[in-house]
Amino acid sequence: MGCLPMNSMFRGANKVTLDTKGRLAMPSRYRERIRELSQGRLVVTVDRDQCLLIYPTPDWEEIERKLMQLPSLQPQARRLQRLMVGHATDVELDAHGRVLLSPKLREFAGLSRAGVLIGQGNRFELWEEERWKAREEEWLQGEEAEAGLPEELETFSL
Amino acid sequence: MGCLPMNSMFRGANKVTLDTKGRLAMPSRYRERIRELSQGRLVVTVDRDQCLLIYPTPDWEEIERKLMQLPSLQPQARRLQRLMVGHATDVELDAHGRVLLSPKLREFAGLSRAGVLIGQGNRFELWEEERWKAREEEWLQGEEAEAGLPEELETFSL
DNA sequence: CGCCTCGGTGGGAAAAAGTGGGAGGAAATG
DNA sequence: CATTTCCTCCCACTTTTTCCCACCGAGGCG
Repeated sequence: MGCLPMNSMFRGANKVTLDTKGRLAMPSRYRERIRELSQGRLVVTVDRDQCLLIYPTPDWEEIERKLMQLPSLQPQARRLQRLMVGHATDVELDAHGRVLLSPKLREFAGLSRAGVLIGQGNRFELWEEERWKAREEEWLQGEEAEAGLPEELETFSL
Repeated sequence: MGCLPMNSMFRGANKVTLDTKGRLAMPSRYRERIRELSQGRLVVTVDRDQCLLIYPTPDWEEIERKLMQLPSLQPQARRLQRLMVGHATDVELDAHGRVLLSPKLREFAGLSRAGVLIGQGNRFELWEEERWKAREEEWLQGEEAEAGLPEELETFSL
């Protein structure tokens, strides 16, 4: 697992708005934890399904190491490396807990103003709002899915 | 199982009302137990069938840890992670035993005023009242169900 | 029958967070 | 070398959130 202790995982969904300069205000409840973990330093990169991933820098560095250890000749692995390591951008919380997202990253995720920030354990996912809603509905409809349930999930108990 | 001793499981159905700010008063009979278990800290998240799940924080953290250990590249697992961890929200009992539910969570479960709080072992389920009634009837009718009973249930004895 | 207590409900004020704009400085360009 | 543009840091305003207090109604007890 990551560098993040179990009891300090990121979770929850937050409506966020990017201002005209492309700044994202991290919800205040996460800020203290982020400063503890990485002195406010974060890495933003892209995900296969058109959202952004935001890691505290130490957690990202571990993932990057693992990524780069994957077999370089395998096309799948190279694709992942190019996508994720290639787009990884260092950012830092400003005095008001905001980070500046480059036009490239915003464009990748289709972000203009309204976004949703999703806590996912040791990272966040940032989605354009409409895209997130669409996906959410898709997932909820999707009962077809349970048909071929992977064995890890067969025995899972909530 | 969870962190909850057998003899302190939550059970029973309670009519509850959300006030205009979205606050839910936990029935008083559960409060002391919740404060013992988690100093009043709870995690609220969503369920696939449009209701909310409410766990004492320690119980939730165990589930979350298991969820996030599932393989990240598997679509099924990601879906579950995004839905459940993605919507998980920390809340705390206020001085009057109430918790504040975010607009997002209320919207998800279709909650405005009238709800039903169902004790379910180490967690609660919160349903919009009408939706609960409808489901209850459905289950009682329940023609389709008994047909293909999974083997875990074939041998189950009440 | 009235009083008193407890659980439930609503609202308001102080504090904190979100948002936008602007000034100063660095880098790039003519 | 001067000028312009872009970026970053800082300040001020507005909105939201959080915490606290007061009321209402029902049920139990004297």
